[in-house]
Amino acid sequence: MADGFNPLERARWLRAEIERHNRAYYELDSPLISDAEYDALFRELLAIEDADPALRTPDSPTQRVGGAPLPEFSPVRHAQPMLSIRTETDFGEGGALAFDARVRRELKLADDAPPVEYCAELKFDGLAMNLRYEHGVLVLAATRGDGETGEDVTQNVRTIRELPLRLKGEAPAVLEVRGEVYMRHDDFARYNAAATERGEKTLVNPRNGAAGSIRQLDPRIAASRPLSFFAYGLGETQGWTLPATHAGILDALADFGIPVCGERVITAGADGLVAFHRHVGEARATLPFAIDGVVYKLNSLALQEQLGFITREPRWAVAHKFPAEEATTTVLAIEVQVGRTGAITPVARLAPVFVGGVTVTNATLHNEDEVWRKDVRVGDTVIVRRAGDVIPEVVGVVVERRPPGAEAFRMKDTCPVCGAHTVREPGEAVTRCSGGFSCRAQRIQAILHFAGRRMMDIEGLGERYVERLVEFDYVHGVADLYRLTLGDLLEMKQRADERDGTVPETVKAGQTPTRWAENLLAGIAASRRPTLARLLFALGIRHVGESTAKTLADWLGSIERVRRAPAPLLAVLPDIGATVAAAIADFFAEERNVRAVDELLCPEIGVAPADEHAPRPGLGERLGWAELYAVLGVPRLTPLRAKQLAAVVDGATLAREGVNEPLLSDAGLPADVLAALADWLQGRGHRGLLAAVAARRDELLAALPPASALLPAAAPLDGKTFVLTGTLPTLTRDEAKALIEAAGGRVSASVSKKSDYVVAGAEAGSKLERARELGVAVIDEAALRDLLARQQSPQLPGETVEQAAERAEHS
DNA sequence: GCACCTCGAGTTCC
DNA sequence: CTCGAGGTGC
Repeated sequence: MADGFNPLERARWLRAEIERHNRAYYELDSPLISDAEYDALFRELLAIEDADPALRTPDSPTQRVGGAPLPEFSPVRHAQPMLSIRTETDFGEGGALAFDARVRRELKLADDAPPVEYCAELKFDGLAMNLRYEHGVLVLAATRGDGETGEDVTQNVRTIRELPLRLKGEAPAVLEVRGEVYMRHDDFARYNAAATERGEKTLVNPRNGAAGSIRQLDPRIAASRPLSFFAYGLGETQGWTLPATHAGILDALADFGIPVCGERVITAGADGLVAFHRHVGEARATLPFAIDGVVYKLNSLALQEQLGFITREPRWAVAHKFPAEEATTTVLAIEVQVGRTGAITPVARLAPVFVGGVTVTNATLHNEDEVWRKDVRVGDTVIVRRAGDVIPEVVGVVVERRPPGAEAFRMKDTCPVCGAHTVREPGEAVTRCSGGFSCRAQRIQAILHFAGRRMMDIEGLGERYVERLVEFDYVHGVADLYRLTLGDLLEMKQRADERDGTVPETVKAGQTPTRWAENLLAGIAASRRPTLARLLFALGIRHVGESTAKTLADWLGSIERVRRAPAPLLAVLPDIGATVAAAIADFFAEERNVRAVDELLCPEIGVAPADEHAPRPGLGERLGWAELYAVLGVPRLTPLRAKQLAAVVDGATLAREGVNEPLLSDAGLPADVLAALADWLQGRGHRGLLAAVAARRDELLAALPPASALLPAAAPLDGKTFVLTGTLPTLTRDEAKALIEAAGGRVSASVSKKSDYVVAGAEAGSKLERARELGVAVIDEAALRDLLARQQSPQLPGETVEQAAERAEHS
């Protein structure tokens, strides 16, 4: 080039310059150049990159304003799950004191040990985000989602100007930054003023503004919204030596150019936490952004590791919120709603009131006792807040302002929808409609539940359509959904429009709108292959939610086995006790339910779980002495007592020795139970016990088709010793242990030469190092699952050994 | 037998 | 998010 102009060099210089000005603008709050000059630099860079797209880099500031709108966000699995944080329930000083006390107890500190060091920060009210930098370049931004899987919103997050697209300084190979996207009060006000001027919709509050902007499919809209970001932690890192403390991490992030809130302290003991909470509470109104509390974290990472996690919440951190904003309004009416289980819930209709950032018009009153406790009456002036800043809640009544003659609420003794009488079981808080499936409200709710996102996930089937389908009798049970035709839907729509007296625009124009109906039919058709767990959850069996449905699917593997399993066998599964087991067995004993399930599964309708498999090995073994004792039918021998009995004596010994005091004294069983047991044994002869147990066991197992599939093909991990360390992505330590043991393996606490595998998860510590020293194989959760899955391939009914092996390959 | 934790169910608003 | 209820460990 004759004039020595090198576009590559120039582009590089422009990028650095633009980022420098960005930082000056946001971090130092002191722009070095005018907006016009900034724009000129920006446009020059755009021009160079447009002329030669090869010069465009992912970290270029021009990439902040992304290209075309996305059709939808793609799911992203987090390298490390995004955990939630426990919230202290006491809004006052007690919250800080309780946390400190818990930490000291867990760390086993003596009362006179020095105070523990904490890092205390603000809890920003925004949208949690995971930013992934690889070799210093922002490559992925994902929402939290369910903690395991979020959505890829990189395009929108790139538009946040104060976020570096490239890190300053020496960046590690991988650095995931956890933080909050939020909107400042002044930016929010300025944006709304401008939006009003343009005649556009305004944002309701900064929080929804931030969340809504990030969820825009068109990144140009997100770019127009003034968003900010604060980091508060880490996700996965590679090639980086972690600082020793949480405060150190925040400092390091700030050095990389990531925005970190300066309002944070390192402090010692409960006193420091209380002081910070009070200080921030006083300063809250003057902060330029919204917070809903403060967060305390144990500062030392080593101590954090020592405390670990309870399920998905760290034991070493806690959120301490401020009391929610309250407002007063009046109760216009108290109405009742009927849920899918028939539960009748009173709801207060309120005069609209703006509280906690939104206008509230309804608030649940939960149940009869709750209304009675708070003594809420129609016409009352009540204090309302958004519990946890989300769900509206009636805090209390201003009794002085009660209008004369206001009457106390009384639950009606008939269902408001179907007129059936209502019942309240003794000891239960809820009142239920006894109408069951003949109550329209319950049918509608049951179908809505079936279609829900975590169940069959039928797109396009919302409350409106379900109500109409049921009302006009096109759908009676869930199976009818799959029989709907285009004609049915159009006819229904026409009848609904006629009744409501509405005439859609398209009909006026002489057209027949079919698009929505086609979409709905496509949604229904697409739901025919749910996972077994989703199908079980969708059926709406009492006490069977998402988690229990997963347990059933996991252990029994097929809908046939679930529906044929006797209650005592179900009760053997983890977290399923007598009540839940009975609810499941009762459901499948009910004629109507049997028919409904048969219908769904029949070839004509063709719903079929996509992931049926053999039962988990170890199911038979779970039927131990405790379970078998419990189902013998000995009077007064409850499951709990059966367990106590099993702890001191197995069936063979009991049959041989009979009920003798020295043998059973350790069980701690009441005399009447022992007497009943002795009586029972008397009746059958002691030998009868073994026979009865064996028969019962066979009977339970034989109920499941086919019996052979229940027995593990081989214990795949027989004799292998495992050590668990760190937090696994999906399994808790106990689950991993159970899986390994069910497959014949052993789990030990420390690594030695005899260990076969160390299963390492996130934040693995010294055990991992020791494994490396000793040359013990280190595997992750996925590899563990492979080990468990690969070698076990029991056959499904009608399947050859080869087919089973092939299936195992694919799963 | 009690304390603790988890799960299920119902609900709000955008 | 809250409440109640079921399950389990101490």
